Amino acid sequence: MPRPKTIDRTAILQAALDIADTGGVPALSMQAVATRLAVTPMALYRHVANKADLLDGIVELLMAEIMADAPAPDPDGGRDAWLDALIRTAGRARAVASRHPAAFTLLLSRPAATTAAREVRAHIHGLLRQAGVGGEHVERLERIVTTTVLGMAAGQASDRFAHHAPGVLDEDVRALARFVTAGIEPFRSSEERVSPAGVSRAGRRASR
Amino acid sequence: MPRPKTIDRTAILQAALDIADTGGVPALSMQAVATRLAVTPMALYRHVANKADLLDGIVELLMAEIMADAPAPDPDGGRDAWLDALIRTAGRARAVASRHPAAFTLLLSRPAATTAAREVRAHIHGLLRQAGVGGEHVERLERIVTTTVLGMAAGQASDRFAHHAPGVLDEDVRALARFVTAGIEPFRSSEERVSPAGVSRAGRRASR
DNA sequence: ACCTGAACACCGTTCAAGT
DNA sequence: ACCTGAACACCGTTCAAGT
Repeated sequence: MPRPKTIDRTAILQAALDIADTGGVPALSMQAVATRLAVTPMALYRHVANKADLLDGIVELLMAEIMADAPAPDPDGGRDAWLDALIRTAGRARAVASRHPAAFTLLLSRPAATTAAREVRAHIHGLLRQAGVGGEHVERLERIVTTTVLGMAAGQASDRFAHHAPGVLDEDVRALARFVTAGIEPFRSSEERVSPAGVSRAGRRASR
Repeated sequence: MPRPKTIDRTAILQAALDIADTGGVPALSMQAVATRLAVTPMALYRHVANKADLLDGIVELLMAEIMADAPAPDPDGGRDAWLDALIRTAGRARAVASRHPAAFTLLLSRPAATTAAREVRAHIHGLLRQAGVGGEHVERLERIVTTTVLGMAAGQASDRFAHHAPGVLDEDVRALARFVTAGIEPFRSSEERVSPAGVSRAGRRASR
């Protein structure tokens, strides 16, 4: 007679994320997760392969949270639509990082081969293409931009920049937008690819 | 009668780095370090406060390795001296990352309050000032540039970008130089601050 | 099918003891 | 001053057993 299922993978990942949020990554043990779910540690192994798999699952959760409510790229959204979307995506990453500061560092230390991670990449690819970035540079630039944005979000949320006041970090965000916008510039083709009517260069707004 | 000292802090840190290089961060335990030094785990505690202190010591070692042989900023080195120096520093960071791929991820997850870390920051500050970056933006831009350069070096050395061929990564390095150079541009004052004779904008070379 | 209990080989860290 | 031995409370993971 089959037992009723008492836990599942998402419950495990959610509990693990909660533990990391409260006690930091060092507190994140299989036993701690099991205790929080009122279950034996060994019960977890039916739903996650091992601890590495559990950590990858957390990364997946965070990636999905970054993409949550992200509007699909809007080709008719005006000349600078891609820039607005990019800045909003960076803002969501920062929000997720401040909700889960400890777990967020996992994003930069583990390979991003999961579905949600691929979605984030595809999202950025689309925005860069909208900005007129040449096809041979889209993936390359995505790696650079993603690293910068996630790295800054992680640094701000963790202890790495901890000695700074909140106002300093807000100013950092504005500077980051200018930096990324200007950094992309040399990779854009001179004619606008998205809005055929556009004549002036896009991207100036956030850089000043 | 005092015993002869058999180990010291640097020996411990070096052994720890070796272990991380061979077996990854998970293999890095106090017991493994002790065994490699032919000593009891408890002997380590006279030289490092605890495991967190040991990890911070490794970060210190890596930072020092990045700064090793870095020439002092040369104010008379021509208009683009700062850019050459910045690119070479990034190159050294990348070399250290490929020598110590596993340990390198620690650089981005731990606060950088040690001496060597401060030296790296001061080095970058000097280069940015040479580039004509306004004083109110120097520290901010250092955080952004350092995050980008270290993050890319870590990503290339770890599993995060592992699915790419070496040639792709070489091309990434060139794109990174263009990106950073262009990203800094809006923060530079229009008149050159370092070479009074200079008239044309510096930094164009690497961005094209 | 899903969870438990007992067991194994490890962890980081303490304390008192040896030289 | 520096290292050891024994001990404690934890780890991740296995295997066979229960329902």
